[in-house]
Amino acid sequence: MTKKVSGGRPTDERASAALKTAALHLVRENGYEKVSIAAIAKEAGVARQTLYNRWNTKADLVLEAVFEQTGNYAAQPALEEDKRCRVALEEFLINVFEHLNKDRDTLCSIIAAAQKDVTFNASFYTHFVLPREKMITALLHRAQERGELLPDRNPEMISTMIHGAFWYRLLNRGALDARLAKDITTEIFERPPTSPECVAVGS
Amino acid sequence: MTKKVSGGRPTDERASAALKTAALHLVRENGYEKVSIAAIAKEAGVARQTLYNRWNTKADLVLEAVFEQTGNYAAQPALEEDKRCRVALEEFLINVFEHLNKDRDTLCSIIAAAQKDVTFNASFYTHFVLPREKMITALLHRAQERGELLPDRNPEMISTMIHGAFWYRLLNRGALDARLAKDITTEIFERPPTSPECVAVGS
DNA sequence: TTGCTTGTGAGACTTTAGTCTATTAACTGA
DNA sequence: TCAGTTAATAGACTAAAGTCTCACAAGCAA
Repeated sequence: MTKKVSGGRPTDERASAALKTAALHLVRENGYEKVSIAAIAKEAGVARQTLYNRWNTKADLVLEAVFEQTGNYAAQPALEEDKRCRVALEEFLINVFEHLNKDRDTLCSIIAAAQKDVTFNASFYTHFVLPREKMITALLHRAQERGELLPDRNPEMISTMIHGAFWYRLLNRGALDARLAKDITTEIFERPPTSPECVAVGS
Repeated sequence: MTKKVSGGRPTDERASAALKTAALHLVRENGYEKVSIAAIAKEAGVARQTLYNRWNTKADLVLEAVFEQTGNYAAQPALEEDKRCRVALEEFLINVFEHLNKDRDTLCSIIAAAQKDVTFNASFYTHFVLPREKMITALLHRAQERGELLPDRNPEMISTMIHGAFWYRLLNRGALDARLAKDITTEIFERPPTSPECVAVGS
């Protein structure tokens, strides 16, 4: 896949690395929108065409740079036997929010870029968005198995609502903090077991 | 506020109307990204500067055009006495989704544009996003008053999660249909009253 | 070594957003 | 009627994205 079929000049990996470093540096320094592709190439000491040989857009490059640099971004939530799923979810969300806040503007710009490029949108969703979604869906299924979440609830829908909540906050410049993590978790898990007034309601 | 203080040539309202009509037509015909400001001005038979005199960006113009043309976009949810809030919410969401689907790509582009312009983002949020959010929050408060939603739930958080869910679907190119409306509503309202297994869970 | 293939560097070129300026048009108040 | 004011038009100008071409570099295999 990544291997080249026959001969030819090999791609210079140092150029790729320099471009990613330069992109990350400039974007964090000046903000995504203020950084031109020409400026990234110039700081990397590389021709503009070399950048286009590897990435289609600034968004592709920056996305790769951000997620290479921040590593796993947010690890699989811990699911130790003795930890309640609601605690694991809250910790996971706090962890995610910390990472999101670090490159918040950049991530907003990447989501924006995904709206004008179907290919990039699909790639972004498959490689970045979906894996995180699956982590939370898995956690919710686990919670159902353990009886921490009622069996009639819909883990996929809840996962969509959780992700939606922080995307919505992200894009509308709301706070992404421990409070949000707690409020989301509470809304998902706290009821009905702890609600004493668990009775038929309305007529 | 809108009145001019003294004399001077009055702004040509026909030009504004022509620009909005042209913008809407071209955007729906060719897609937001493919339409240049110059093309809109040309179709409207107006100088480019005239457009810039009224709107800062293409996003400002198109947003105004879309929401002027689609009128109220989604009316306040009906809250008749005899209608359960969960029914009202589902109907409201179906209504919203119908409108969103009509100009879906355009709306995604507008949200994207909001990410690169703080002023536009604030304006978009205040004039368009927030009013819809308040409608749902109000509906949820009403549901609590009527006892259709447990009092310990957090209407603001639920509203964020509902909006988030369809923003997330919208931006990730998922379906916005009656099924989603039903699933969201079910996740919010269906439990715990209708869940027979409403017992303390997990030790 | 020689040809083939692919990457790189440099720069030309097109298109568009956005700014700016000069000229003309339309209206107000004296 | 005339001065003041604001809008409209036309076009120049800059900055950037993206495409393209060409010469050159660096590997491959015969």
